[in-house]
Amino acid sequence: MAAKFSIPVPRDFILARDVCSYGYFLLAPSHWDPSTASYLTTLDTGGRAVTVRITQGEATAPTGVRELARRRGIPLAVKADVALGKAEQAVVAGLLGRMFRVDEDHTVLSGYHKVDPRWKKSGRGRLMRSGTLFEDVIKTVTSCNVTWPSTIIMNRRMCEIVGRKSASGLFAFPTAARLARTRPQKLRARCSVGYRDQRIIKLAKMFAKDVGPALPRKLAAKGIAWPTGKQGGFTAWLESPQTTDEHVFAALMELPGVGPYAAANIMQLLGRYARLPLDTESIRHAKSILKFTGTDRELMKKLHAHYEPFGEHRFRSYWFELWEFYEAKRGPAWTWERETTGKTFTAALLAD
DNA sequence: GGTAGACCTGGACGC
DNA sequence: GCGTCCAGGTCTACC
Repeated sequence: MAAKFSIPVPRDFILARDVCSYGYFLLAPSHWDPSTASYLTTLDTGGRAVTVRITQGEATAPTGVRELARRRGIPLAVKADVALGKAEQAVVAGLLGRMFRVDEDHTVLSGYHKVDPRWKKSGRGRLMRSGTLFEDVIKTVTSCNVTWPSTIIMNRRMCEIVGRKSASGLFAFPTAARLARTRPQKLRARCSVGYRDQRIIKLAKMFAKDVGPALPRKLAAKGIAWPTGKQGGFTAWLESPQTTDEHVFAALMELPGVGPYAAANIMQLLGRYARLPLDTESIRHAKSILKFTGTDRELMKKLHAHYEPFGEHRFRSYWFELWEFYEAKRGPAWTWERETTGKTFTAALLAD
């Protein structure tokens, strides 16, 4: 028998707005269904894969922004494709809670809207992410040095080739342990990850053992130490509010396949929004929307200066400027189909 | 510390 | 259908 349960959300939470807020909602195993305003995903609960459908209020397409707003704060209805015990249900709720950032309640977002009132009316502020930090790291690595359609393919194939299959016949994102056991040749040949094969497996081994990379002497001299070897707890260390942004960034930069862009992006996925993951898309934004001029280096400086006033929330302001542009081009994000609209997000296709 | 070139894949384009 | 070119961030070697 299928399991049904509900998850409480902050009073300003709107599923359609807060899920369709970052590109990862278009990547497997995520599947947003615009016709029913429901979010479908498959989660690896540790021993098996469970497919869940999440709705908020009516399982119908929102007729507009006002109708969407009426769903605000309604607890999420979760329907799983199999019966769940209490412990497994708690795992599912925990993974979904991380994805939807339910820890960021209205007080957090009202603080943000004071700094940047442009998004107060729409209530934008939350950014969808994955159920685990490991999945966020791999998704970030698969978004580097490729166009968006290739990122979609890599994530879909990693789910299908390495992930667990649910009773519904859908695939979860592979756990670190499963990816750690995969041969690089298989990843490259069947998941189209290219030269990222070894890097992904190295990352998987680190996260499976929950240890960080070897600590370079330079960083040790600065007093930056993260859990390595038998100490464990690398993920918890990264997610701990006690760990400074500077130390988290330095640690992430030591991960294989992670450079300045990826490290800054993983930081926002960790809920640390002060750093900007600037890339070629940022350059396009600077030129076409902000009307900045100059060399790429100069544009980067201007971008940093532009977002400086938003302080600890810099990334949110940067991202929602981009998102507003995408929605102006493609319509509200909660109307996007993964297989059609969702594939069109590349700098070249979005250029004026 | 800064820079050049290699790393791969999928898509666009020309023939 | 084939070949060529291009986009994309990280890594390594070199100055």
